[in-house]
Amino acid sequence: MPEPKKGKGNLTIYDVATRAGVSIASVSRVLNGLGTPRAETREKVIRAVRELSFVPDGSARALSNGLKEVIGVVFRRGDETLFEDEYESFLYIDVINRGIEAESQRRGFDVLMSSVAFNDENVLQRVAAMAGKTDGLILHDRMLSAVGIARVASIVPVVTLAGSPTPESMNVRCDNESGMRALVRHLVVDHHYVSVAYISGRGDSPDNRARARIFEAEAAAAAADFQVGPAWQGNYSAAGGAKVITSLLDAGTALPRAIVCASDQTAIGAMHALAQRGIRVPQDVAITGFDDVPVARHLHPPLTTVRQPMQELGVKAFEILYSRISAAGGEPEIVLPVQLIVRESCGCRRSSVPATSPWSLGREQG
Amino acid sequence: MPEPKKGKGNLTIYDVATRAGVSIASVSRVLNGLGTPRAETREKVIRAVRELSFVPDGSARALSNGLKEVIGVVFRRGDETLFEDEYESFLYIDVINRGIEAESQRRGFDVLMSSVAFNDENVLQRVAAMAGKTDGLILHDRMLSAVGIARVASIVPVVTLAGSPTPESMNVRCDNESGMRALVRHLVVDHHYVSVAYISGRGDSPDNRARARIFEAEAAAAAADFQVGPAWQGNYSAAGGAKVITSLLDAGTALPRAIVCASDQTAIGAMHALAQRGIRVPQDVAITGFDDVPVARHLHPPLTTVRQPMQELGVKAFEILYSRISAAGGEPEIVLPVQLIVRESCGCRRSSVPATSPWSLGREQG
DNA sequence: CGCTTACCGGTAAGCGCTTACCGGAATGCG
DNA sequence: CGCATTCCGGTAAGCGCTTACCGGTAAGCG
Repeated sequence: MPEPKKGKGNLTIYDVATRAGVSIASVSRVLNGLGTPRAETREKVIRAVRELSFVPDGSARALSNGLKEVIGVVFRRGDETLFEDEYESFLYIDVINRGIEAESQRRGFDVLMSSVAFNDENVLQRVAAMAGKTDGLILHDRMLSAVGIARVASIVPVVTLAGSPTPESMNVRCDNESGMRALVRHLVVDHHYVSVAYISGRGDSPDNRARARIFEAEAAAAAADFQVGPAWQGNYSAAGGAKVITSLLDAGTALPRAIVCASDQTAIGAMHALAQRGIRVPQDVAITGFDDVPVARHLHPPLTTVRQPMQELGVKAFEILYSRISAAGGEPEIVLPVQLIVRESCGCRRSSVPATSPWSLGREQG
Repeated sequence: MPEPKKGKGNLTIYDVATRAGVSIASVSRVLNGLGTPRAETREKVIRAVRELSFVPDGSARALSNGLKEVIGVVFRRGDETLFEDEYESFLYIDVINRGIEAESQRRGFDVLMSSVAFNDENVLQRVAAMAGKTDGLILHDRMLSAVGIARVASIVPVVTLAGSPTPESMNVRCDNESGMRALVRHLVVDHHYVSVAYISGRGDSPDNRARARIFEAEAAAAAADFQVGPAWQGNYSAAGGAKVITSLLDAGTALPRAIVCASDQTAIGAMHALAQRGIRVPQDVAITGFDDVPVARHLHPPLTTVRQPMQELGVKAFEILYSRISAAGGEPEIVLPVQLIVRESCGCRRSSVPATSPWSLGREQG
């Protein structure tokens, strides 16, 4: 479909060599700072390069030395209706991507970004295409099945986010376990809420499974009533969170005292659904999120959540991918610490410092 | 610095050919759907490809047919301190980039994103490196000088955003003129403000120059007092806008009745500086922005501004770049219409529809 | 002053793919 | 049944670059 096109009059290393009166080998050498070209030779080449404003072709270079200096990042985006708060602000994925980009710059790599629609059927195909254009891939959560990952990983190194390492791929995630543990304890121990529920993320998400598991364990350990199950199945999106609440209410189900959401986005949706029915947060039902996306603090009430070091997640993901690309190294898994961020949606009072000044880039205490 | 690495045991088209018992030409043909390979041959190849999970190497392919199917987007980001409102939401550039990405997907292109720091000295070098890895470049505002653009454009097609076309490059921008005209008229004609000022963007920005020019012309035409000049020199950032206000106030200068800002970000900064000094917006001073970034409506008071079709800007930028890559076509310049968005910072009363429901993706009337 | 050692820098062999070109087999016709 | 016409698919020539290898010249030594 994209009409190929033979390199027209593009200039090549031969043109530079001719102009400088040297061989292409010399040009290549000074371009790469290798060998020991004599100062005079170097001069001639530099001048020719400048005069022609020559830039070596990336693909030829890549083909020749087996390194493209490009990594790919693939994530899903798209077909679910976005709530305004989501639409307008940097979400989980965006913040991570910034971290990836920043770090790859430092190493001279560029980042090929590709979002694939939720409803795209052949994700594998799209990811494979990316694999062909890059030296390594970072896949966000829920991109590929285990076999899919294995296939892609046989082509280029792969780092997954929010999953678990496989024999072929590496993984970077945050410590869901302690985050969820702290959160549930805050609700059932500190606040003495006797009934809690967990609106889950996608069923196939490892992060979600880990969070659900700890939620149940902690709630049970604290002897709190807890609800989980199909009725509480969300999908990480705000729409999903809203739908769970709405369905439950329509079915006449009594809501628990506190609802733990699999993500901040889910919490956003849940809070809106509750508001629509006139249910107050946190007086009637406490709500918590997970991630601490930038908008979380601006919700009404400000969201109590677990902060993931998102940017750091991206940085680490690139780091281990890079070490795998440039050598065989790279730890198979990295787990980053999280932090409980207590705001008001859990029932705590407003923190003494309003911290609403736009100058305050510092964040609340954990 | 990035250690090269010879392709280890990576599989190639030869492996597939061997496995399928055909020649590499046949493999290539079925992979590209060209020629008329016999069904039987096709079958054999397909099977071999699947069994090996072979993916052709992008650089070899690119080198061979002169098309990388990758475009680059370069923008500046970084060293200025971000205000919270900016930090947390999608800004001008981000929204445009989304448009670019969406459109390039449709054409099977991938996007190489690269941000360069504001304080990076050799932007040209970084951009040139990108040029080598791509089929074309989209440069955001203020990336390169005219000669810089000329140099890069001699390597790959270039589309600039918010500038003007050069003999070598194409440009996509919005209709600053009518936007600014409508805005100034709203202030001086509708609101009868007799004194106005313009906090400019970077002096080297074509968008800024166009806005400033129309601002002056319209203010003069309406016989309003207007101020411009060094004291009103901003730089598009919130910090810049705040600084202008603060300096002016510190110098004891009397503020005009209305202040037009070169961008929404500038307005954000200006509004904060005013708030800090206890000056009310819009009662004491009216403020307007330009762009209509997503947060604009959530400021206090909601910002009156000129909406640029940002996503569309990105789409168009890719479109003309693409037409230039695949043929020689491509109009040299595209100008998109803008729309005056009247909210409250100009002194208008709250619109009748609160529209604060998060469900409302629809936007206010123009 | 002749031979060894160094040092440059040129030649050419790929890197993995696409495709022009061409030869062989199969088909159609007289 | 023989020759012309098709149709497939294989061979090989690049695409622009890096780099191993090697030959030539200059420098070092006896």
